[in-house]
Formats: sequence, structure tokens, C-alpha cells
Amino acid sequence: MGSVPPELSLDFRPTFVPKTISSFLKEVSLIGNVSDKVSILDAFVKRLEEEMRKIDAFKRELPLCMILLNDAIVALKEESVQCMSRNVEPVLEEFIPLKNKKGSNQSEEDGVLVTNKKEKDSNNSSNCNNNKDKKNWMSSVQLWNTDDDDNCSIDRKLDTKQRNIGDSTQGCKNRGGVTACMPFKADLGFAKTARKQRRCWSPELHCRFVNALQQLGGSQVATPKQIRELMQVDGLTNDEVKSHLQKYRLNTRRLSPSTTSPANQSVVVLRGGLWMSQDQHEESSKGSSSQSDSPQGPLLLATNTRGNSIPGVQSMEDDEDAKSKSNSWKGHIHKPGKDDCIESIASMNFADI
DNA sequence: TACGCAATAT
DNA sequence: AATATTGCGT
Repeated sequence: MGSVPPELSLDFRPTFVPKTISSFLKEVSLIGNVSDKVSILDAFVKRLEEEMRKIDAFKRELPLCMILLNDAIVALKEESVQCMSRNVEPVLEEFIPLKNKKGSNQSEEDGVLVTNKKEKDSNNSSNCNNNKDKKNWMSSVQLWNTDDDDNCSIDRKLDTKQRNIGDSTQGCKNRGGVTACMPFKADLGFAKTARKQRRCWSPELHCRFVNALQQLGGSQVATPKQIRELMQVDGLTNDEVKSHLQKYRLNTRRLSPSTTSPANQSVVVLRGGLWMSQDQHEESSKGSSSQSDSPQGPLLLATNTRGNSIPGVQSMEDDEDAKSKSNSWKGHIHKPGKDDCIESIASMNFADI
């Protein structure tokens, strides 16, 4: 295999420059040694399959990637099979019928790059509705993929109008460039009574929500619109915020029946993934030394941003045992992923405002 | 239009 | 059962 040109070596060197399927096949076809050829093809197929597995979680967001990968895999496999079966020195023609066949399925397949590294959509933070039927990804894809290039731009009539707000000229400086992760159009576009796709409140989203709440002086005084504007999340609608706020209010109320206790703290501490008031933290760190004995070890000290900026804000809507319950409240919203930068706040307490 | 609440859907 | 969406009155 020493004779193989570097760009075809198919090893994992970052220098490997992907080609279109057809040009790849063309180059492979020039290789005389059948076993070399087959192994190269197989190696590539393996990589494609691996890629496919990675993308699988996002098949709804990246349907075309799935199609392309699938096509490429099929094509290369066939080529490989043909090589082995004939076991004669292959000629250029060998992949020609292949192209034809492909053409029947996907006419524009030809010039498409094979490297569908999921580079494009790294912005996901979570995908809530993962369908189990991995087998049927094709069918599910086809159902709503028809309007190809609109894929990313539209959500649903309702959202569309509000969609711009986040990235309107001044909003462009989205601080993390956060866009809400919406498994857009997961449901068939043609469904008449199309119910809006569920907004998934990832920890990050919720974090922004809570931050906005804090800045606005608490959940009782903040209004959905204000919150949404502060959150700076592209695609987030007033209704969604309103809904979340409603639930938030409900829960905070339920969790602390007597809002009377003005356990005012302008500082909350994130300890072991739990937001709590300063004194709460001190107590609990006394009691259980399990979490962190180091004075400031894994502790994150978070000052309520409004510590100095917001005038007379009621700080804690509750404290007490609320945290244990509130954990469950939003616990389901999104299971903290390992790569979730906000893993720590996944179980954030509502008592923080 | 924006809000809050309640009913309804998932 | 929990949470999101929709409807409706204000």
C-alpha cells in the first residue's frame, strides 16, 4: 500500500482531503491491485458508516447528510463487491454503471462532497425527541424534507414572525450565539393541525431564562417579552417564554407557600449543581463533607448580576427544602449531558431569584 | 399586542 | 405526572 497516494490513504490523518464520490471512485479504479482497491474501499465505507452513526442522532436536523452518506456507502460497497467478484483488473467502466444507478435515485449526487462532517451543526445543545427507530430514518426524513433549502430557515408559521427578533441587527451579538435548539419540523409539514413543535428547555436555555429573570427583578415582576428580549435567544417566542414563566411561577409558589420569608441574598452559590443561598450553602457544607471540603473547591460563586445593578429586588422567592423538589421540577427538562457546559446548573434551584 | 390563567395536548 | 401549547378574557 505504499504506492497509494497520500490523499487516498484513508488513514485518519487530518490531511486527508475528501473528494466527491465519483472522483474517489475514479482514483480507486486506477489502482491495479485488487486487494488494495478493496481494502481502500472498505476502509472508506467504514469511515462513512462511522460518520453515519455519529450523525444518526441528528438525522432529523441533517437529513441530507444521512442521504448522502447512505448513498455513498451503498455505492462504495457495491463497488467493492464488484471488485472482489470480478477480480479482474478493473477499468474505468466499472463505476460508470454505479453512477447511473445513483442517478436514478439522486440526480445531483455527482458533484457532492463526501465529507459531511457534522461541522455545520455543532450548535446543538440537545435533541429532545430522539426517535428510536433508527432503521426508518429514511422514511422519516423524506416526510418533511421536501422543501430542501428551507430547512433551516423556517420553523412554523407561528414562530416565523418572531424568529427575527433575536438576530435583528443589534441582536446579532448574541453572546454565545445561542440559538434555541429546535428540532424543527420534526412533524410532517403537511399535517393540517400542525401543533407547534415542542420547545425543549435545555439547561442553557433555562439558565438564560433565570438570568433574565434575575435581571428583571424576579419571576413575579418579569414579563415574558422582557425575558425573551433579555435572553437573546434566536427563535424563542413570547409564547414559549410565557409558558415557561407560568410553570416557573407555579412551581416556585408551590415550593414555597410562604413567600414571606425574605431570605434575601444577593449572592447565590452553585454548589454541587445546586443553587442555594449563601447561608444554605454554609449549612450544608458543614453537614455533609462529602461534596467538597475544600473551602472554595468546586464551588462556584455566582453573584446575582443584579447585585448592584438592580435596585430593590426581592431576592429569594423561596429557599428551604425547595431545592430538593425543584430539582425534580426541571430535572427532566434536559438530562445533563457530559458535554453540557452547564451541567452544573442542570439542577438549578428556583430559589435563586 | 402583551399578559395571565386555564384547558388541552404530548 | 410533568411540561409544553393553545385558547380566551382582560
